[in-house]
Formats: sequence, structure tokens, C-alpha cells
Amino acid sequence: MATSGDNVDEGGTREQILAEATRLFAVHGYGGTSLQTIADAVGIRKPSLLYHFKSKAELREAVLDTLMERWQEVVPQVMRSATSGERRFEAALEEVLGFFRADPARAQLLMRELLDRPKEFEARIKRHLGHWIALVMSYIRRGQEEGLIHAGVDPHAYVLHVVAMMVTAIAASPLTNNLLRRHADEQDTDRTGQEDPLDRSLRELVRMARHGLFIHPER
Amino acid sequence: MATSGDNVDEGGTREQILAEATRLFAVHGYGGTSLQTIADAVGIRKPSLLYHFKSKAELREAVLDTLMERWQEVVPQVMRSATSGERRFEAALEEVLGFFRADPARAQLLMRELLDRPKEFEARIKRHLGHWIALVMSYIRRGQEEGLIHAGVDPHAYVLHVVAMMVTAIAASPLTNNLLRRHADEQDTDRTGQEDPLDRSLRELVRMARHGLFIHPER
DNA sequence: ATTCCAGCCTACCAAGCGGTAGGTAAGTGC
DNA sequence: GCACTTACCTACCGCTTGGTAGGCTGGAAT
Repeated sequence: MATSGDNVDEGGTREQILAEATRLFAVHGYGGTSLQTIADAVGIRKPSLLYHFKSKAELREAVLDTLMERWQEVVPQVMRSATSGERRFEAALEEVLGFFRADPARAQLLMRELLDRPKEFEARIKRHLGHWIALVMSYIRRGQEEGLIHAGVDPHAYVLHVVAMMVTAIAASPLTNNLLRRHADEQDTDRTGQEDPLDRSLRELVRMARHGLFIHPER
Repeated sequence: MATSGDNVDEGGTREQILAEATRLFAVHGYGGTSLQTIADAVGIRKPSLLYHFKSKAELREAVLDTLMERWQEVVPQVMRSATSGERRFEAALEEVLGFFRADPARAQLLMRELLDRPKEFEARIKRHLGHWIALVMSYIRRGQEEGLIHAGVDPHAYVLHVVAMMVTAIAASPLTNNLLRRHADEQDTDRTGQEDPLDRSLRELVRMARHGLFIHPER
């Protein structure tokens, strides 16, 4: 465990395991990833892996906890964006998108947990997102009272849809990329000859979120 | 295999297998469902199941093909809704939502395929949805030319987001239900004392889709 | 009457799974 | 020098998995 190990990189075996497990769980799912596969990816034997994590389930917990930790680190920045000036909403939205774009495995992991363990997922959401969601909701309600936001908006349902959209858009980006690319088209949209399909997808997402919320979305 | 078999219901063993497999694949995923479990659910032995479907992979194909068949049966009605009068867009949207609400397993199944086999999923999407998506896109473009629809809308990205939203909203409904329910609240929203959270969620979804598209969404 | 075959069964297999037992080499503290 | 810990290893276990081999049964066709 010397600072410069006997191999090449070495960044702490435990951290390496977490990284590989995150990646593999995201791509193949928890049930679809064997401890053997993870151990191979790290370059150790299976029992060595079980030395660091007592069971596969514990490894999954650790992976999700790490993900949520990273999220909690970002929340303050999101809040800061959300309370500085006028474009609070959009800034916060971009911040959240940035979190998932930084590692799309996060989005895939969340979608898989939603499908595989809905009850546990719900608990985790409430624990780590409840506070943040409530804040955005109160912001929306204030906007409604001030006449800036459509009265017809259901704040809670709206927030959930927008969050779900962001996660889905990132998790589905390999597919969206291909679907949007072949329509590179007749150079009619803008000036950029070719734009990243994910950028295009997320731009439209933000536009939809804005128009769904504000009475005067242009500005 | 008489019309009224020796047991109780009997609706064709093959069809029963497909039904149970669809349900179980949706809940636990393809890899998370063993042939044994499916056989138990149907009430036969595993080799009998493999008599009807040569392999597990073939069973999955059959399940997805059946799902897509059902979808193809609905498409004409969606089109009919989409070409009758003014509220084309919303009618088509409700029709699609109805398809998934009729059996939420459909939505879960699609999300799982998206995550587990993105390439095959993309091919299937192109084959079965390509035509329909292109039609909606051309409708949007016409609306833009007529000044009814925001010029800023990216038709393709918009359609993909809305479809993804619908599927996600249905697939995540068990979670959404609980999250939205506890806010039964202070009777301030409407007149209905208690509304189905899924209805509420989908109403907001449709509202978002409408405001994201039309320049004058109210009417 | 016999043949055939669909539809189901029991019995079995190799491979892979998560996890355990127990050992070893390299440090670390006293 | 010795006890102890950390981090890894080989070897193995019980169990489940998808899939196969082959046998039984009852109804339809010849």
C-alpha cells in the first residue's frame, strides 16, 4: 500500500473496487455483475474483494452511499446558484445536469435502483433529495404568488418530472445520440455545422422545463 | 388443450408463459428472473417451458415482440386521434398514455431493455416507432410554420423527451404515488378531496408537454 | 390396431454464483 | 524477537442457473 505501488497507478484498492463496481453495476446491473467480474476489473482475486466488502450487498450499499455523498457535495453549489439573482432556476438545473454529465453511470445506476428496489430507492430519495425538492417547490409557489409562474403548475409533480427527465435523458444518451445524429440535416437550425446530440437534447429539455414553468419564458 | 381444460382457467399454455414472463421480467428484470420461477408461476416444470420456447433468449424475444404487436395495434387509433380536429396533439398523447397505463409492465420492460440492451433497443425503436415519431415531428414543424408552435422547439428532441417522460412516469408510478400522496395537503389545490397521484402526475406531464410546445397553450 | 406426435414429465449435467476456510508475506509496535 | 494486523492468495463448498436426454400419456390420423 505504498504511495507508489508495485504496479502502475494504484489509487487505493477499496476506491478502485468502488469505481469499477459503480461502472459495472451501471452497465450490467447489480444482478448482472458477478464479484468475479469486478475482481478481474480491479486486478485482484474474488476473496480479496470480499475482504474489503463483507458481501455483495454491502458493496452495493457502499456504491450508492458514495454516489449520494458526491451528490451532497454538489447540493450547496446548486443552492448557491439557486439564490443568486434572477436565473436561479436555470442555473440550478444546469448544476444538476452537470452532476450527472460528469459521470453518466450515476444516472444509469439510479434508474436501475428505481426499477430493481423501488422501496429502498424511495427511502433514499426522501433522505437525500427531500430537502432540496421541498426548497424548489417553495420557490415555485412563491413564483406563482408573484405571477411569474403559471398558476396551473403542480409544483411537486413538476419537480419530479423535471428531475426524472434529466436522469432519463443522461441515462438514455447513448440511444438519443444515435437517434438525433442522423438528422444532421440541411444546416437549417443554427450556425454550428454539427452539434453534440446530448447538448441538443439537454438544451431542449431546459427549454421545455422553462416553458412549462414561466409565464414569460423568453428573456 | 381442450377449450375448458382439466384445471381452472387455462388460456393456452404458451400465452400463459408469455403473460407471466412479461410480468416477471418487468418486476425483476430478464437476468433476475429464472426459468424455474416462470415455470412455477405458470404451474408447469421448467423443461415444459423450454418445450414452448427453445431458450430463455427466445422467450425474451417473444415477450418483446408481443409487446410491440400490441403497440402496433394501438398506433392506428393514435393516428386517428391525431388527425381529427384541433386537439390532435393532446388526444394522441392521451392514447399513448392509455397504452402504458393499461399495463404498466410495458413501461418497466422498455426501461429495462433500454438499460440492458441499448443497441437492440435502439433498433426496435427505429423499427416500431420511427414512422410515428417522424409523423409527429412533421406535425410540429407545420405548427411552427403556422406560428402556433414555439420556433425554439427542437422537434426531434422534443418528441423523444415527451415519450421518455411518459414511459418513465408510468414505470416510476409506484414511487411517484407515495411521494405525491403525503402532500394531500390543505385542500388548497382543487375541489377533489383526494386525487389519484398517477392522474395528478400525468396531468402535470401533459400540461408541461403542452406549454413546451404551443405559443397559446390555454384554450 | 397401430402409428404418430404434441405436451408434459423426471433425472441429470456443466458452469457459474456468492461466500468460507485457512494460509502466507509484508509491515508495525513493543 | 515476537505478537499482531493488513492485504492478499488458493482451494473449496453448497446452491442455482440454463439447457439436455429420454420416458410417459392421451388423442388424432392412417
